[in-house]
Amino acid sequence: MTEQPLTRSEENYLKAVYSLSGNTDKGVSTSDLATRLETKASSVTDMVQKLAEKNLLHYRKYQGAKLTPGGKAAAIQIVRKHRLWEVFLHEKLGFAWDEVHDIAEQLEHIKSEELILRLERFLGHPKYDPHGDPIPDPDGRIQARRSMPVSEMKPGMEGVITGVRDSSSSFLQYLDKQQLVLGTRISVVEVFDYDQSVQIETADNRITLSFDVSKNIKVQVENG
Amino acid sequence: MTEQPLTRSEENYLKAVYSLSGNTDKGVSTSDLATRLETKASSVTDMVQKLAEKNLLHYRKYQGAKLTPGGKAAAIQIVRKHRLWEVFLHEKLGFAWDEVHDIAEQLEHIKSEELILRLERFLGHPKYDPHGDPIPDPDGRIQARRSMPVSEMKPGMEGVITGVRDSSSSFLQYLDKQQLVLGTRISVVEVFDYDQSVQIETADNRITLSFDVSKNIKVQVENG
DNA sequence: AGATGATTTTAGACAAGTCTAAACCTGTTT
DNA sequence: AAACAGGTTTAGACTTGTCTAAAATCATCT
Repeated sequence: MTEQPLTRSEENYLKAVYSLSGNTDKGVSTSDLATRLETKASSVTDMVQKLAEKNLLHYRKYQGAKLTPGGKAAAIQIVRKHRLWEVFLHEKLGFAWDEVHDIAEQLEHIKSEELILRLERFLGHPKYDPHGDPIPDPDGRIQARRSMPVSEMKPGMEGVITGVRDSSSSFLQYLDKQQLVLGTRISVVEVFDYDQSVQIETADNRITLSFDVSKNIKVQVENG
Repeated sequence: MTEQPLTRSEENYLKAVYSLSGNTDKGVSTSDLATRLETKASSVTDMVQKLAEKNLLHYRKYQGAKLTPGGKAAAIQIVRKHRLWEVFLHEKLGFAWDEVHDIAEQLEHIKSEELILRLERFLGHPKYDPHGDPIPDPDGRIQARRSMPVSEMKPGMEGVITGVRDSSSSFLQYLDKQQLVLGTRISVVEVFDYDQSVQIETADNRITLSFDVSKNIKVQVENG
């Protein structure tokens, strides 16, 4: 029951289970974890059993893994560190939003509670990371934002881009090229039945987004 | 001959050999390395042989380890990262100078050339870390400072504290209590033959330093 | 229900880095 | 020169996290 220090690998597994769980209450499958962690299913089974021993997740053979409250808390702390470091890299060091992830992936494993508290203060207690994802507070509370993907908006609806569902370099660079950054105000002009693509309007442009792209842009819509 | 990525452990060994070599051209003994790295002599032998295979150091049985040019360059890069992170922790996050070492010990292993270049720029290209040690430039050049320990100063000599030889928490906290920080101007009033203790004068105080303490404070003396 | 195919687990192996215990050098003393 | 004490290396073992290959289980379709 006491707080044991986690290895880098254990932390990565907890984070993966957390992010693959989403809001659901279902177990995460071995193969999904293997894909996410770029490892083999057998390795996942081993590690998941080990983490179950430590009471960080529930595990029954063939049923997948589900975080315990303790495991979830640990995962959220790692997410918190990751996102704070991303803010640092972007705001202070000037990295582009598609460059911050890999380095934050390393920085999130640095062990020091005090470091993160001071970093958070230094950054001015940011609420969101450069991709628009919320930063958990020191106690692990997450303030979610009400937003919907562009693909679900109807013609005439307006809102502000608050985040992305895909943080891959190529997608983020595409958005940069289209001048679609966090905070951009957009309105939906038309949705084409044919291929579900969406025409939107910004202050400067009209742009047509493929269905795939429109699913990956999150917008906070004005409640009129 | 190509640049292979180093493990955390390998980096720590190179750094230890580098720092234990000082200016001498002698090999560093297995047991000195074991003490520094808080490990056993047999482990050191294993690793030192491995690093010799990789041409990062020269090693002959029973003769100790000596860095090759490539090993030295790698060691200096780690030192550079360590000291830049120390500046960040002290200047930007407000950690005391005795608190920065352990966290920098972790941060120094983050892999990203670009990160360090940007961090250096962000910090305003500092020349020295919070303990007064010089920060190597991106090419590994180190600008040493002419300084001497207080223990070698004669009565009447004056200078400015530029560094410490001992970065232990207890020593640094002692200096804080005596209000002896980097940049403090001091002059030597008297050296007591009896126990080699030194009486010094600052703008505000007269303080007597034990021989042990006086050996560990580095001063840049005015050449009159 | 039985067969098929995909997923998952087990078993055994490996590399890295460490350890203990035993064997081995080296330098100095007698 | 022999003996001793220290330091050093070797040999063998352990842990962590990974892998491959084989066995087990689950899901689905006929």
